[in-house]
Amino acid sequence: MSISTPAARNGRRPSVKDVAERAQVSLGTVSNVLNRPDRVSAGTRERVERAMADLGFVLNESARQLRMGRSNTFAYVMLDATNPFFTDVARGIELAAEKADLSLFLCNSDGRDARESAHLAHLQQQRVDGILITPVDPDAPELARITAQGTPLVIVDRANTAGAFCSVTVDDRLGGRVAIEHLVDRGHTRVAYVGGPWSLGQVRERWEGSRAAWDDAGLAEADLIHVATEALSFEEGRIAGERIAGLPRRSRPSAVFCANDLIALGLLQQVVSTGQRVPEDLAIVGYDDIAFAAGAAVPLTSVRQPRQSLGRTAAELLIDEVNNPDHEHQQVEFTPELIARTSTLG
Amino acid sequence: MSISTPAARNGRRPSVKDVAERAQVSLGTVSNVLNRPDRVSAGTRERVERAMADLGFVLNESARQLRMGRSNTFAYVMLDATNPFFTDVARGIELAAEKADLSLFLCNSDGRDARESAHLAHLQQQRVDGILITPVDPDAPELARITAQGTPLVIVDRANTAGAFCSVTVDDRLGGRVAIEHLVDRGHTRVAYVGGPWSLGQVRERWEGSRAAWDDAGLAEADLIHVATEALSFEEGRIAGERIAGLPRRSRPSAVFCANDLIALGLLQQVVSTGQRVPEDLAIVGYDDIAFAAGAAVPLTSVRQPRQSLGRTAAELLIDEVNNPDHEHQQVEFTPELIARTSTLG
DNA sequence: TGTCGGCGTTGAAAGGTTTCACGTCGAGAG
DNA sequence: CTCTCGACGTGAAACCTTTCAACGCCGACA
Repeated sequence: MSISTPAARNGRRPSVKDVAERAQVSLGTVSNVLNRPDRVSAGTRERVERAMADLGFVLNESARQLRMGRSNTFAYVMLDATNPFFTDVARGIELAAEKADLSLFLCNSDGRDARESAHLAHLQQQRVDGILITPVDPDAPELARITAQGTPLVIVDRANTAGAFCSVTVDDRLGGRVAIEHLVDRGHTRVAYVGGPWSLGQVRERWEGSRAAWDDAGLAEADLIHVATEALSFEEGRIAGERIAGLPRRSRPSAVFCANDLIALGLLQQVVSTGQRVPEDLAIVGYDDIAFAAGAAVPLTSVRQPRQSLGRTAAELLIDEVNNPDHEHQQVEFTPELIARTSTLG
Repeated sequence: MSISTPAARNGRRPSVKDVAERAQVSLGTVSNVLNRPDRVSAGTRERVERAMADLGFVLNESARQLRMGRSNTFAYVMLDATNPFFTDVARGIELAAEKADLSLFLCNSDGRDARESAHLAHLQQQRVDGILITPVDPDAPELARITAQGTPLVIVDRANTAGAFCSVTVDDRLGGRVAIEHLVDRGHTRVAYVGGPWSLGQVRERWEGSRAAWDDAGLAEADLIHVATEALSFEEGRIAGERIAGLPRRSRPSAVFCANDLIALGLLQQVVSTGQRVPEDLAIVGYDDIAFAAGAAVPLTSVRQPRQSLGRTAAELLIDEVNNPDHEHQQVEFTPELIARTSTLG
């Protein structure tokens, strides 16, 4: 880099004042060029623009925000940025935000309370115009505090019990139900539900739907077992696979329903690698229908969620909340859909 | 929400001034409580803290930044946020940033020049302390402009031809070479390289490495063919699979080397779903060794890159560039490693 | 010739924080 | 009793932008 670059010359970045000076106009005029170019005569405008280019002027967004009180930025706090489900949701948000001329920052809470809090505090301090979040706990008082302090917040893939926020969800109980009904239809009478941690509402509700469907089918309560995992990850799926393989033959299930596809894929890999056949020895149902589900060792039956629509809708709700003075909170719920593939059909 | 929340009461958020007033102290003292609590007597500190809590005070980061000139924030502009390779890299960055008490914003350029520019401009205006980026084009003059204007920038998974930035890469030519050498060792004499768009350096260099290895093996140039894709995505892999299946029998390759795992997995799925056997009818090598590679329909041979280390190292270089006055640009290069699995071993 | 409207430009105020040179007060030393 | 010093606390300045009331100027019109 040349030593004569503007920033290198004196360590201070050029401000509108510097531009004004060089262009022989007042401060206000530079600002006009930036924000209402039509109010400025062509000659002056040109002079100012030349000065900006010469100096390498970059507008200071902090100062603008301070003055304007808004940032034209949304943020999405993801529960797990390495899970394709959430990156697809994020993409839906990004597209909607882009259309509305908003920037979007992504943050990853990694499923940890502490990291989530840190991100939220930081975003609030940054004065983002609104926050989208898939929270660790949708009823955490912290979320209410944030809206109370003036930052609108929309919950994605969860809902607040009291309906205190806009939220967009997919009916997880129904998702659990259709998965289990499918397995019951296929003749399974002993099934494991694989998922955790229990603190995640998604995990609980899919389980509740499963249990309800199981009861409705008149099957014995004890024959729907729960295999707990520490996280909704590929690796945890593999571990769960080992645990199931280790069960005494009599109590081993003939099918598993996994709380998400990452677990299902990890479990599938473990099962296949030990020479068992899917679905003959063990049928598997996943959840999310991420792109990899169809391409797995055995194409995976999964409960599909409208991932991108989820994100888009959430962003639209947030935009409304920010702009529309008589906005009212809405709880939008999508319907999941079972996609049956080889892992249960054989 | 109760109507009596601080923000609802008058539409303006409480500032240090309001806190000072309520706590009966001066402005400066509030700031001291925030930044040098030890300089404030216990009683005063307590009074100020109580006032903050009562008012629901949230520090205005824009104002602080404006005053301080730095933001304690890094940003990573990803080439494709839905590609697990990049989310793993991002995770490496995040961990290093967290350790250094920096916030990290993720942005997704989605492989598009325009989106990348928009993000960069915005980040520069936000005065982030540094930018990490996997660029569409590492030699774009825009990148040089950004550092010239005072924002340090580190390139991830690419390198600038002129060495004008710190960068962290994995030797893509070598990666291409080991992939092809492996296939040649397995006896393949007609191979397709599947990847695109050509504008991506990763795609070009893996091809160059492949070609060099192919020549070194003394095989006919015409027998290493190139099947172009529009993107490094699962879907494009599926399409490429159809194109290959559509080739006349004589010119069909016995193995493919895909520019990344997403393509390989998409292609694998297409191939398996049409009843062909892998590797007997078609051997497949991928690139990246993402977590899903091992769990695919047929466990995928792939060229492994140290994804998380890549991110961590890049972040460390950037931290040095920001803090160390006599920082010198470095080009760090990691070595890829072939992980052989069923998709080539049978 | 005097008035008026409109256009282009100006300059100061405001927005919330940090910093720093300065007060103030009380205690301990001489 | 005075002086010094440390511990606490103060208030103004600075950071950079946007906004807005006001101003100067010009041509048009009465």
